Amino acid sequence: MQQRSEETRQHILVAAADLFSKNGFDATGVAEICRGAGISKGAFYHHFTSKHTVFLVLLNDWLAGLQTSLSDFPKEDATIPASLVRMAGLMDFVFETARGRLPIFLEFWLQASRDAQVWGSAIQPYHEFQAYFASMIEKGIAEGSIQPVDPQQAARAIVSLAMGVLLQGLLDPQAADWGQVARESIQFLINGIAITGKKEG
Amino acid sequence: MQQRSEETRQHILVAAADLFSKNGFDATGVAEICRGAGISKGAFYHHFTSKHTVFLVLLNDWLAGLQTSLSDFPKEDATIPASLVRMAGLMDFVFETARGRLPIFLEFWLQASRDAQVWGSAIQPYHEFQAYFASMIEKGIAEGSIQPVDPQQAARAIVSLAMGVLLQGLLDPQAADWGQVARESIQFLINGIAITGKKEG
Amino acid sequence: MQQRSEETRQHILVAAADLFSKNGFDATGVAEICRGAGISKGAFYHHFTSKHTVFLVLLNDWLAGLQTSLSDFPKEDATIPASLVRMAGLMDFVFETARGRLPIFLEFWLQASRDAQVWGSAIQPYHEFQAYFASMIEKGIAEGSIQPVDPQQAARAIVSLAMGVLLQGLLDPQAADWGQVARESIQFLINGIAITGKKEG
Amino acid sequence: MQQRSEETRQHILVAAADLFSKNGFDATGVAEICRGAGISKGAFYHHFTSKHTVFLVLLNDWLAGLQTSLSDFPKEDATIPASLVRMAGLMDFVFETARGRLPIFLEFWLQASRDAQVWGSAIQPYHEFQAYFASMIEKGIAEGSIQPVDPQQAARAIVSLAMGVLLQGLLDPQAADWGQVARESIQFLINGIAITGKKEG
DNA sequence: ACCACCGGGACAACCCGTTCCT
DNA sequence: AGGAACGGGTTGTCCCGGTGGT
Repeated sequence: MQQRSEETRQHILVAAADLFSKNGFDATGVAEICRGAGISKGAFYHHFTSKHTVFLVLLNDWLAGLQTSLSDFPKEDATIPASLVRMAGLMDFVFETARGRLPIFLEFWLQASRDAQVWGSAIQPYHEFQAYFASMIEKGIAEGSIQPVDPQQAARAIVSLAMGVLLQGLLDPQAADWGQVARESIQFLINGIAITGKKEG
Repeated sequence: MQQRSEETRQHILVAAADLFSKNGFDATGVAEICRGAGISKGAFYHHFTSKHTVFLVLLNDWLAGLQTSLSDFPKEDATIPASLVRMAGLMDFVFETARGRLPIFLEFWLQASRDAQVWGSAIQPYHEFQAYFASMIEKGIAEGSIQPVDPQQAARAIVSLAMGVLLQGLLDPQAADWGQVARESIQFLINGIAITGKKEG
Repeated sequence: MQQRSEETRQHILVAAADLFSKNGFDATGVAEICRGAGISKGAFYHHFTSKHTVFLVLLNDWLAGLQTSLSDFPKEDATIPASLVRMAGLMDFVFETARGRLPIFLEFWLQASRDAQVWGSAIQPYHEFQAYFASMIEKGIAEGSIQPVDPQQAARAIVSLAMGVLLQGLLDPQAADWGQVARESIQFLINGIAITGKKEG
Repeated sequence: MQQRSEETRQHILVAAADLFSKNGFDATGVAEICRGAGISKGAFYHHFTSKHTVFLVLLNDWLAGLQTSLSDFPKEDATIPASLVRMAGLMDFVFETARGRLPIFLEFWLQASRDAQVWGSAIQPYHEFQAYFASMIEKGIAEGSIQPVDPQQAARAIVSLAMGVLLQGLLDPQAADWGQVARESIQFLINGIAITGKKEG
């Protein structure tokens, strides 16, 4: 029965994501995941070839979701700066959906910094984000709404700011409304490169 | 002999920092550290009660160094925005001194997100940084060089940007000169909250 | 396959009993038990949660055997004293079945003196023995074959004598035929509390 | 200074006896003993060549004390049976002086059952006790106060009873006044081999 | 095809008793 | 007498393959 199989697979992924987030990848045993998913070790290794594989699947699922969110984002604003600011709202989405399992991002990054395969999968989206923002900024410069800055550097600033907020929200979730911090911080940054003398938003 | 003892201790710390950076905390065995430090396990456990303790010492040493750098930073600029921009140069210091062992920061953050004790040690400096920046921004508002923004939010933006650059430089060191990215990004951000229409720096 | 599983379990118990007897509980490593049982550590920890658990199972198995022996003991004698004397023959059974692995009793007692759980399991049977003997003595007093002594104290004397013989036979097996010592000693003791002036048996 | 040295030695012995009793020989670390004695490991190994040596010294000290008690015992009774009964009072002495550290006897016995050297030291006194009692019983038979039993067997009965009471008092100190149990039990036993038709005591 | 039990063996951290040097 | 260093050994856990029922 393939539906039951798919359910089991999802149970494993959910349980693994929870445990990886709570206790970390290394500290989480396969037995623990099986207990969490209500299955046996035999079932686990029937669905996944290793614990590491589960991790990669989790990572790719998340990255796929990210790509979808970005490409689904409506492009309807009057000016590029306005559009950039509005995109900061996506951070709210991230914080809400990942509520409680943010630490797994750190696991992703950590493994990416050491495992070439993971690195390839995990780092590529950032390059795409950056290219995306850079092209927006170029457009902004062309339309006269943004100062003639280096688009790559400006795009790096945006991505860095987003990751920094994410990291802080992850380490110290109680300290602030990090979604709001994201929006306001991006606003500041955009103000710094936009052409209008008046504040945006 | 206490000098020899202190030397051994340092050997352990150095070897541990190397290995934690290269392979990660969990993947690094005590035996490996001992081999790296040229000592026996007995000596290791004579100096540290656990592998975790070594980690904490490493963390605290680094944080202490950071605090020192910050408090030693000369305050000689004409205006607050100029001073803030100049402080971005500290990131160069971080990248240079930590060259090759940046991944250990991820380990710090990861453990901080799970271990209350580590969290306490690791998160406090960020609060202090933020408070420090917030007070600078207040002063800037008072002296008329900064717009009347919420100082806390602006400070969070600065800290987030710095951490984001650090994180990116850690994950993708080859992609850019991250020290320069730090300086320029901060410049953009400061432009966004400063009062003068002209760029600083 | 569950038969194979049960066999493995028994192999472990037998090997552990041997080694605990020969070298002691602490001096026996799990690796040694595994070697003795011809299995791996994975198998060991699949069947038992800890070395201590094996010990407890061994203890309980032995105690259960003792209880069975006692309750299976035929009660067919004319008088209580005769019955008591005849029960001393059970000691022969103990010495024979435990031939070569008596020291494990010392381990039992030693652990019982320190571990509350072991103590509970190990001490209860003695209380039951004592209660059993006390009730026999009461009956003997009632039927006029035993002097009006304190049944509890007399029962304690019997149990103590049995344990003392066991202990001596354990420490110095060559010095005497301890089964015989048990029978004759009990005879002496019974003579001391019986009413008939003539020796029993 | 040799007085200080001797004091240190005693501190070690006292601390070791406490810890051996409380936690057992194997579970007690040399470091623990040093902490308990308020000294360093260097000092420990200055006074004793090994942990095992400490154990042997403890054992021999105790055995020497036993021998002294026995040889100091006044022999003033009218008849042998009376004398034997009175000697049971020595058990009170044992229980009182060893209060709280009885489990170390089990350690003694356990090690004796495995280590030939310990065995030699520990078992000899029992042989002497037995010989001593056997000779008393022979005298009793000669003087007509004891039945013509096998003196060796009777002596074994006495020693076994004493050891059994000691063992029980060790395992279950709260269950009874074991000194009293010792006295009454011996009384029963002596009654069983004495010649007078009337009860002793 | 799926799953459960059973087993394998490498290896982790930690601690041990002991020696050596001062 | 002090304390740094040694290195072997401990238990327990890990991830993972077989094998056999459902």
